[in-house]
Amino acid sequence: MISRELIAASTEPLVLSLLQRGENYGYAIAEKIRVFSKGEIEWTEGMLYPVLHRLERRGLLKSRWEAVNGERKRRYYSLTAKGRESLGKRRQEWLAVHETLTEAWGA
Amino acid sequence: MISRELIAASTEPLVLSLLQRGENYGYAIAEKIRVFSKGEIEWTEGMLYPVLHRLERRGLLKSRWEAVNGERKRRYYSLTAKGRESLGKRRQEWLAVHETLTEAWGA
DNA sequence: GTACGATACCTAATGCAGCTAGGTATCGCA
DNA sequence: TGCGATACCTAGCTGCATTAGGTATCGTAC
Repeated sequence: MISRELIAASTEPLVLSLLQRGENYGYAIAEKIRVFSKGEIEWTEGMLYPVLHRLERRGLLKSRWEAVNGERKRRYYSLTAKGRESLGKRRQEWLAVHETLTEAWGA
Repeated sequence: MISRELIAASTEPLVLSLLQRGENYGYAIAEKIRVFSKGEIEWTEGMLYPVLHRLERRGLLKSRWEAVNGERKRRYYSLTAKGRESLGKRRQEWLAVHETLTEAWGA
């Protein structure tokens, strides 16, 4: 089980990273995270959808609805320029903290 | 500037890591973090003290007051067995998420 | 001798994010 | 017809950082 705070810190970078590889929809994003993390990270839907809405409201993502005949409509998200920029910043931040922690764990 | 969520995720592991090296008091802990992070992580006192109180309430830390003559009284914190155990778990969690992120950033 | 900055501790109010626990809807299979 | 998987959504709760204060001691500069 990953702590609530660590989930909070990694959610946005993970969503942005996945979408950098191409557009995708909520349910599939959650699935991919499960695979990437080898089951360590379990996102509930009640947490994922608000995150996607928030990121879109902030202009980091944009979305479009797609209805394949006979299937449940899906909302596909993709990165905006602002989203790509944000991803870079988040990555830098993470690495800075990671180095600090590594040093603190130390010898 | 490190994001609020990343601060939240790293605070407890950092405090626990520093105290594993020996007991220390709040003000000095904040200073050490500044050094370890090369100035990237800036903890306000309004955030540090509640964290220490919370960790003590949860039994991860214990504290004692020390008054050197003529100096402001200091509250020294140290790890409990539970605190050491928690540090190990937090470290594992962090590394799992770090690996996931690294993979997501990918090639 | 007093004003100020550094040291050292503390707390209340606010805002934001995940978590819990619900709900709707479509499809395929038993 | 009922159930599990897929796919989306939201309201209320809780926990944590942030903001913005406060108290107290000491040394130094004016």
